[in-house]
Amino acid sequence: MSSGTRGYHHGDLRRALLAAAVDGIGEAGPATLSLRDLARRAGVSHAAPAHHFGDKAGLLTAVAAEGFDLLAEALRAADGGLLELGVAYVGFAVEHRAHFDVMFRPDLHRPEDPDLRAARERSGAALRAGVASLPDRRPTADDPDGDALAAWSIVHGFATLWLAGVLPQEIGDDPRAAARVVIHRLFRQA
Amino acid sequence: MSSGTRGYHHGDLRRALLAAAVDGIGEAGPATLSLRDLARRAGVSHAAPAHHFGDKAGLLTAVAAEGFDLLAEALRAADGGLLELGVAYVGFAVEHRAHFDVMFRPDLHRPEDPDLRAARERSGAALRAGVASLPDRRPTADDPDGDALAAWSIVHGFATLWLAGVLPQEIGDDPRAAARVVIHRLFRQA
DNA sequence: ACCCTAACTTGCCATTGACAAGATGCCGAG
DNA sequence: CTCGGCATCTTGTCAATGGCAAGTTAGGGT
Repeated sequence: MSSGTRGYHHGDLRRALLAAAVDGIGEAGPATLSLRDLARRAGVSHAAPAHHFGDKAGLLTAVAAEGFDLLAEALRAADGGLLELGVAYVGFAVEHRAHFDVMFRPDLHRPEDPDLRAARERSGAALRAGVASLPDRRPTADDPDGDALAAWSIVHGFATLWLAGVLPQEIGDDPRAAARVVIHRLFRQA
Repeated sequence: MSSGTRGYHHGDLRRALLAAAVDGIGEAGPATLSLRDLARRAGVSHAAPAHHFGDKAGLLTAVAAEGFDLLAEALRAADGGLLELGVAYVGFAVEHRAHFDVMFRPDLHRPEDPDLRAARERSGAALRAGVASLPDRRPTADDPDGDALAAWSIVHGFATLWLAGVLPQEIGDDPRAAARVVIHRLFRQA
């Protein structure tokens, strides 16, 4: 079964639905996402999605898990110290807005889902690994993960504010460049 | 200011609906909020909310505007420099989670609504005022609002991550204390 | 060849958001 | 004091949605 959507069996419905969900969320946000609309886009009946994901929360849980894996990959690919790690985080949020919009909303999915937990842990590990590899890291024995938490907070906050559209226009239209300036303030003491 | 809210049959439906909405969002998030359920809680017919808010987005726009005003008030009441300003931001997010959950989600409301814009600008001004009043502010002439942006990002990110429930348990259960530690890293170079 | 189970379907129901048209009651004009 | 105006609220309705139940199909393992 290649990608042909013909026949009683779709062949790769799960993947097709996930892709359609990402498209739909990107177009109008997660709030207005409709399982029936996804089914229409995939050319299947309105109840087909339930078989693969159970319900809407199940679908969004899968989207979130996929997002955390994509994020882990983006963080691992980042090269250039903490600064570029943070830039990669912001870049991921902007380029994969649909995933990002779901990943941190426990009311939209099932935060305790095992697959989601594992994927979330993978991206958390990638973040901590990037922070730990910093050569000029400050010795703060009392709170070893404080650096990671502060870095995570500032890049997550900047990404969220950027996506929310509440930042002043003067900041420009390049999220990575803007993020670089902001992140720089976190450790300009070095 | 938006409109005289003296009531006839109910007394003050608009305010009652807003309060019910905040309760409902606090219980199950904004996604599952139902205008009909709010109407039931307020003891009015299912179509009554539409008269005051137009539609669901209108209701959430009002909630967001109320949130930005509460935030501005909380920021103005904060005393103790940038650190406590940030702590107040996080405290607001945790204590007014329902408002906070709506304020930065443009897909849930009408970001261009005049009342919302005004309220948002008031809280933005309160934030900038707090940052500007810092005695030990660094002279960074090239980007005068960079400090405010970095501070906003780190506290907003921390608050969002806290509410999303993705922070490790070791962080404890006191968001203000945890925020204080994180924010401290932003300007420990002093 | 056969079954048997996952994959997908049709059918159904309660709930919801939105709209239209009617009822209610406070207010001010005269 | 009366009466019309009008914001407030109600009833009625419709299409769309999520989720459940029961039936149908096909493809792989034995």
